[in-house]
Amino acid sequence: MEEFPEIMTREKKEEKHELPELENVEGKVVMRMAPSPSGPLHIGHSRMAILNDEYVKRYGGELILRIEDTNPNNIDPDAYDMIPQDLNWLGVNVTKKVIQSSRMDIYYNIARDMIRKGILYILEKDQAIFHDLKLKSIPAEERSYTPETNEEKFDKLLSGYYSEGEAAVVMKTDLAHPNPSVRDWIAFRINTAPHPLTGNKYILYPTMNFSVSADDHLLGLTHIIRGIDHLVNTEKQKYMFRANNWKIPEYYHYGFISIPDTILKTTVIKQGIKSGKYSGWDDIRLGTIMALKKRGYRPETFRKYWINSGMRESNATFSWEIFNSMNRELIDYDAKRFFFVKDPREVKLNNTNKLKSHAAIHPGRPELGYREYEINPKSSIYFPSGEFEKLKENDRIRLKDLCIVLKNEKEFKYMPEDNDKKLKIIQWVPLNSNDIKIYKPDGTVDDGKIEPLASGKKGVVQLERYGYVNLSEHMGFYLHR
RNA sequence: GCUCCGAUGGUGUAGCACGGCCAAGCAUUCCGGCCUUUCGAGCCGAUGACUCGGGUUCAAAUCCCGGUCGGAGCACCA
Repeated sequence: MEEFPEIMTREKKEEKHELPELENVEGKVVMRMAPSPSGPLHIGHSRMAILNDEYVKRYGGELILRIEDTNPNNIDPDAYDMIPQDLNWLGVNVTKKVIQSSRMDIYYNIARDMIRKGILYILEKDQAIFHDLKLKSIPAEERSYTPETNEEKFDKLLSGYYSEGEAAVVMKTDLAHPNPSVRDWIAFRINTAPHPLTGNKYILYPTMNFSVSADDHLLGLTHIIRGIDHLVNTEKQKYMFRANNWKIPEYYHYGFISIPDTILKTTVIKQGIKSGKYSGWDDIRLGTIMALKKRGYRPETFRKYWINSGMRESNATFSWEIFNSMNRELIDYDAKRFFFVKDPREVKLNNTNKLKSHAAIHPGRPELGYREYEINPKSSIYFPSGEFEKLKENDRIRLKDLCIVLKNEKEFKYMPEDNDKKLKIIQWVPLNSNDIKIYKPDGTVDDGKIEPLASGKKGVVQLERYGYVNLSEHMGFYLHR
């Protein structure tokens, strides 16, 4: 190779995006996804699901789906089913499912043990007062009570002696910690709202920081990937690991991603469904996994996109452009081509001979054959009215795969074939085409006609010069250009 | 305000732990051209970035200090 150095410099390095290796992997990994069951998953959630899934697939091990339902006020019972369905569609391989509300006794036992060790204490103070003490780094008097006293009060807590807000279980951390919220955080609180799964059986619920730490340890998590919104929680949870002498997992936090022009907020969606604004969780105006699936996105696109995004801690903007491009690459091979005419206008053609159209079903795959229609002499076609209005008198255009025409007042004049390469090419459909409505993610609907050969077709097709559309019955859902 | 985190072209990322092979790679978009009877696919070309200021060093995107900007947290939510 010394003789041909210039050849070497031309070599292109093919770069594929891969996730970085995890630290301290000893054999297999145990990872988890921990959504709260407030609704189905949306595109933002798919990141944590896929990142975790990718690593478990790489190293082998377990991927736990842990549903965090320790706050009865924020639960949609349907989510218990919708979340696993969304994950399944995304190709995420959950090996174990855990529901926190069914583990209450486990949390109580750990709490009792920690009370005996003097790590937890029972607070009988108002939230505001406690908050104020923490701000000033002043210990509450209960902090120094004996384990016996605390255990007694813990039993009272369980038995319903206290009502909401009167008492709570507190985790001792470090009152000198620079971040007040890390100082002595609340581990259990009373909530008397009925739980969708357990009803009124429990009134003392662990807070997320307690149940998460307990479960991450008990389930043997080795590596945890989650958003930077949990950075402070990680710090809080490490106190619990250290206090119990548990092995601390490796933590990774990825940055926030803002997803433009997309409706994701569960509360907003729920309200919209209730008021009739949205047809359901899969309304294509939404950013839920269900809606994206309905539009025709492929699960592999999500995977590719999130692998490409990596795990940086810096915030970023989601790029529909790149996402769509990745999806296009996946669907194009199987997307048959058809003509769609939006806002059709019947335009007369003054041809004297019968015309035959000849359009490829897929220009890259001639073996699939052609779409052919016959246009009788002095007949008409449907043409997009928007395009028609843009034409000037005597403009020549090509009706795609049919013939050249010239605009003459309200009609098209048939023109003989020539080799003019610069002609504008516009699609059309024959008169026996079917009506179709195409729903778009921005909430608008395009009414039009789709060529006869597309009738009954389902799945993603490409409507030439219009975009990719997921067809179903007499409607279509717009995917992307 | 306090605590913590981050900053590479329009967008997304690679590189940064071990400074030199980075006058910065890849993808996407935009712009030009070729091909094509799609605004799809393919091909070619072009534009475009290390937040700023200091310091260390023969050498800094990479290390140190400071500023600016952005974000998160500051709940008996998750």
